[in-house]
Parts: sequence; C-alpha cells; structure tokens
Amino acid sequence: MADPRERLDQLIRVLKGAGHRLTPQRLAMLKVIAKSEGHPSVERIYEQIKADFPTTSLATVYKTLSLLKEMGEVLELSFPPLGSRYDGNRPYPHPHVICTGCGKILDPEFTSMAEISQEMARQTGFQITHHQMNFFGLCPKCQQEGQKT
Amino acid sequence: MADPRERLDQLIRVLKGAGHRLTPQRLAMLKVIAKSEGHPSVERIYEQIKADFPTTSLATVYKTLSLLKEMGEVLELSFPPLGSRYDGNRPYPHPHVICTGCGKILDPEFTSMAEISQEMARQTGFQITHHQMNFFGLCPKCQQEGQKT
DNA sequence: ATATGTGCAAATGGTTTGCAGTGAG
DNA sequence: CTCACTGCAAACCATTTGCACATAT
Repeated sequence: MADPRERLDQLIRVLKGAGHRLTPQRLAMLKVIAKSEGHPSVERIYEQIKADFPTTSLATVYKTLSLLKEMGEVLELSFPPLGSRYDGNRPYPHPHVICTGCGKILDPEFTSMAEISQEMARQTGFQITHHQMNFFGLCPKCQQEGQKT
Repeated sequence: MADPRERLDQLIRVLKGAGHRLTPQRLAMLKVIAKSEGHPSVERIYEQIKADFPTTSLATVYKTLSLLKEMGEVLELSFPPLGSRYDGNRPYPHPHVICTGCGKILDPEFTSMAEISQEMARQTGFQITHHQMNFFGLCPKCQQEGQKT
C-alpha cells in the first residue's frame, strides 16, 4: 500500500499532466481516494468528500471518477450483489475476497495470476488484457455469528 | 454440455418438484435456457421465447429467471461493460473468457479452481462459497481485424 | 376451487446528461 | 479571458413491483 501523501501527489501529477484542472472539489476527491483503505462505493466517497468540501455534487463525483478510470488511476470493481466499488490505490486487476455477510473486502496475495492468464490465452487464442477474480463467502466474524443459535 | 432434451426434462422436474406451476410461458423459457449455447442476455432470452410463445412479457422472464436462480438452476453472470448474462447449462461458478471486441464468451477448461479457493480461504480465514473468474481480451478474429490498417 | 402465475404500467435506483453559470489556468 | 468544470434537475435504462385478471393443478 502506497503512502497516502505520495499517492495524492501522484494523482495530482497525473491529472494535471493530462491537461485537466485541479478544482477544490477534485482535490477533496483525490484526498479521499488516496487514503481510501477499503473499496468504497460512490456514495461513501461522496460523503467523505462533503466533509472536506460540502457543496460538491454527486454528478461531479461520478464525472471525476470516470475521468480517473479513463486515466487508469482508479479501478472500478463490480460485485453484483453489492454494487460498484472503487480502488484508487491498486488500479490494476487483482483478486478480491468479499464477505457476503457484512460486505468486508480483502485483497489477498496471489502470485500465480500471470500463469493462469497465460493458460487461458493458450486455450482460447485470446489476447488477455485484464481479469476479475473474486471470491465470495463469509469472513471469520460472520461465520461465528452464524453459529450462535 | 448436457443434452438439451435431458436438460429440459431436468429443469421441468426441478421446477415442479419445488411446487411451481409449469405454464406455457415457463415451458417456452425452459426450452430456450436448456438449449442456450452462449451466455444470453435477458433481452436475447426474451426474443427467443417470443418466437415460441409470443405474448410472454419481459416481467415474466425476469420473474422466472429469478426463480431459476433461487433454485440454483441458472447462473447469473455480470460482465460490467456487457451487462448481465445467464448460463442455464452450467449453473455453478466457472471461469469465462470474454472478448471486449465482439462480446464473444467462452468457458475454458480449468481444473485448479479448488486449490486456488483453498489458498484464498487459508490466507483470509473466509469460508468461500463461490467465485467469479473472468478474463477479458480480444478473440482471435478481433485481433486480426485490429491489425487491418 | 384457489392460490400461483401473468401482463401491464408505474415505480425504482444507480448512473448519465444537458445546460447555464462559475472559476482555474 | 476562456474554456473546462460544477451543480442542478431531468433523462436514462435495466430491473422490480403492484395489482387485477387468467389459469395450472
């Protein structure tokens, strides 16, 4: 995990480098994204931005989010029952483990991704560009609560 | 891939076994699902049903689809840019390879899933129930077309 | 006979868009 | 000074829902 301060500087650099303006709304948003630990939803990002710059609108959050996605600085994740989540710290495909009880999301270590991708490419003739690899289940806490009768 | 006829019989058996009625609309729908080769969208399923039983409504398709999902006979797949797709022949998690050019979807062979799931469970303490494993890229045909200049 | 299933049309909810006004560069 | 950005409200669109009627069992 990158240092939030460094990550913020990098986001600002990339944004300005691409010729975009750094408005106060965007700065507030970049701060939220740079320090986001979990995999926040749009709504969650929106709330946190408003703490910093209260007049920001949801539409602006969506617009900036799609800008960051285009620039490859934010990864959009889709967990069907949970809706969309965003990862601004690891904007490249990686596995997730999602708790269907409480919504907790982890990013486990996994090193064989490249090999699996190659295996898929070999079998299908596809040129693989990215992937989704998500595991659903119950986190330890939710397992315990399920046992309570 | 199961024989469509057998699969149809099985779907009917499961439906009636669970105490649900076999209406003509549902029969038309089960036929479509039993013989579906690709991973059709709701809209696609709807069109095919109408060929068989023209007065069926989209709402009914959605309702029956969610019934079949509950019974575990249809798998709902979510490919963020493509929308939802349904698989009525392999209603259990399995990997997909999706062409971002033409939307083609393949089901490659892959045997190490169980091991990977275990590895994830070991690392996180989660009790894993299901997964998504999707690879995106260009199919051989779309790769060729991309080269034409 | 009866409650499940159907079709319609309206409601929903997350996301996108149009546009007039604002402010970063 | 100018054009990209913002905020509002309306538009979108896939999916869901409510309800009166139809029908499988």
